[in-house]
Amino acid sequence: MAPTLHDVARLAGVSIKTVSNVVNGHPHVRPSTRAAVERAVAELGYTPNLTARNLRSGRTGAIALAVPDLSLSYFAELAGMVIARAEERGVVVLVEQTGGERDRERELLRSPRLGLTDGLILSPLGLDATDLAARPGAYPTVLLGERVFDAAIDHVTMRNIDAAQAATSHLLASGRRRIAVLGAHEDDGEGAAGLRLQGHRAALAAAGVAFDPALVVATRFWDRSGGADAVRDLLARGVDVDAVFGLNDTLALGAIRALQEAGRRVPDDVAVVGFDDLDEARYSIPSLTTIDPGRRWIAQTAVDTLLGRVADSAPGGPRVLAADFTLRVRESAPGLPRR
Amino acid sequence: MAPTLHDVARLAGVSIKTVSNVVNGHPHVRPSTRAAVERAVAELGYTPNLTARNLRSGRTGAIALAVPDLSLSYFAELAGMVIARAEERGVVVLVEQTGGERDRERELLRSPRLGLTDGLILSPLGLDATDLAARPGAYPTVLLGERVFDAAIDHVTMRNIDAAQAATSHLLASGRRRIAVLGAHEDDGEGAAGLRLQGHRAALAAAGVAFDPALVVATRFWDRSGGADAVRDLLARGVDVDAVFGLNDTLALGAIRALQEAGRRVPDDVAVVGFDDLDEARYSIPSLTTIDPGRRWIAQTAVDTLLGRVADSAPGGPRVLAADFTLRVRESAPGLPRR
DNA sequence: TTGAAAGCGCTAACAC
DNA sequence: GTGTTAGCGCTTTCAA
Repeated sequence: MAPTLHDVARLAGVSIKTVSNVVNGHPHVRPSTRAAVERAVAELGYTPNLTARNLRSGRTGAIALAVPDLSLSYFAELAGMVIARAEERGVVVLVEQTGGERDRERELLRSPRLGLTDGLILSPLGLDATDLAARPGAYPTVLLGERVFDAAIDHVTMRNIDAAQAATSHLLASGRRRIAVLGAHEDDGEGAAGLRLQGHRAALAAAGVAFDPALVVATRFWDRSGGADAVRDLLARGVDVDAVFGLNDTLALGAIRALQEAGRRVPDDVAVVGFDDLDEARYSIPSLTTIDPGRRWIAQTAVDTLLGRVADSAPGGPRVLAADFTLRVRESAPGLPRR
Repeated sequence: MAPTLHDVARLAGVSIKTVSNVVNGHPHVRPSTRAAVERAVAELGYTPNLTARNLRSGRTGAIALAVPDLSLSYFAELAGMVIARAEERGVVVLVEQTGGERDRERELLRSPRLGLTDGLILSPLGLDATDLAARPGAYPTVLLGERVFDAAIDHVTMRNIDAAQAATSHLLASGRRRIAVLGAHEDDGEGAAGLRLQGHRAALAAAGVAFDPALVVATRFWDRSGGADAVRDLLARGVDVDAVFGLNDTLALGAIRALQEAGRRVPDDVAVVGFDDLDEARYSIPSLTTIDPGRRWIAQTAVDTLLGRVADSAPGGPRVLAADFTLRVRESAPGLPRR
């Protein structure tokens, strides 16, 4: 059995209150007493029981992070940054995977498991505003990523429309006109896909280039095989293409793969841009021109915002915080017009 | 204030014991009583306080997973699999990042935070057997990955030596003789690097090919830039090379990148094999020949082994469990001799 | 089948 | 400065 405050108190010949004071670094303890207690702590190898402390204090010192899937690099890198920030702030992170499924996201919101944590950072894919409105009580929650709900909840988001517009404008500026878009979903007006597509169309409109629906390809998942399949589909349909905008980096990387298989040179024949600025975007061949959506800022801001709510030190209505983005120009879509 | 058992009991007109019985699905409750309690639970939106339950039961229903860094794809994919398996087994996972630093790994082993979880799955990089021997008490712990210590702890490992030998043998079979090895460390006899290098040398010896130390390159990290830098270093030194064995996939992918920058064709001029079988190994250009070390099995076995210890349903001495590996032959090092 | 009550280990009023 | 004590919300003997 692990030693308790009582054991330490008995050994040190003091009361448990005194031990508690020492353990918690309270100032008003006589040095000699403190020393005696510390000796007893060391001798017994005493470690506070955090569960008991949590029950008493109503805090757990842990937060939950729910993402679709850690095997997706975007979420893995995001999770790493959230955990790093949480560590700096002295809290630990419980990671859940939702698979991006609405049911599991919804279930999560009403799970008693949340009682194990002080708050939740949720990166939703399937959820809608109704689900969020129905969520119990005032459990501190921060929503992450692209979607913006009407629901009265803190959001930390990115500037999808503007960033996508910048990506497409970059392609247009280098002389591309037949730009395929990979990863659209049916009627996804509010999701990342819808917003980015919107930015894409805005760029086309600004440049006076007509939008051709035949260039928009839906994919089941936003992964490499989705991007590769989408390109194969386009080529099989004989669609004329001189650029590809993957709505995320893995789609774009899969696209590069399929283009090269088909004998198209990147960027000479087809330029490719992505969205996310994954670590591997710097090392792919060719390296990937992409949007850095400000992920580190998003991770840090999400943690800080959540902890502010937990501590109730950040009162006020729900906030929407949007990260700044950056276009990272690399080989797959250089800045110059094509030769 | 969240409703408690007492609130529910009062509303339903029963004792808290009865409510507890209902909530925990105990069989001996009269149906009418059960119904009354369930009505009260629903009306109040009662949710059990897990912290209190944990204090009482001494279990938390959570395990900790400590990996070096989630931005490394290998650990991200591993973490995803561990979380998925834990979910199947009804426990949640608290994820920590150690940065692979010995101090943080050591600190973790004696952290009171562990009290928040029932057990730990640790993927150590810096730790040695001394640190493990010094770890407090009988906290259930499973060690993951490549290293095997003398310490009396459960290990779930991979067959590093045999797998590396298979990788190098594959290169030798296709006629390569000047095989560079990327990612070695100084005197790392026990770590993954040391074991894999050992397998590599065994393959060379079996084929009667002399081992040339000039072909072994150390890297600071096992990441893409490490692999790219190592190759640039080799080429700058004018070392003659017809194949590269990256001791993990990211090293190999970085190597491919640097080789192509230098105008070397892969696999025609230089064949490349990796180790890990990351998701992206299937989609790189060229796709990467690599070792699948059995990661899914490792993740599942680690969780199952740990939970067995937690439940004490798996008594007996420490076990070492090694996954089966598979060589995945892809474009970067095809099976045929070079043309 | 249900109720009463003890206590998991800790914190924090409140006394002295 | 230090001790006493009452819970935090739950599970679980032990009785009834």
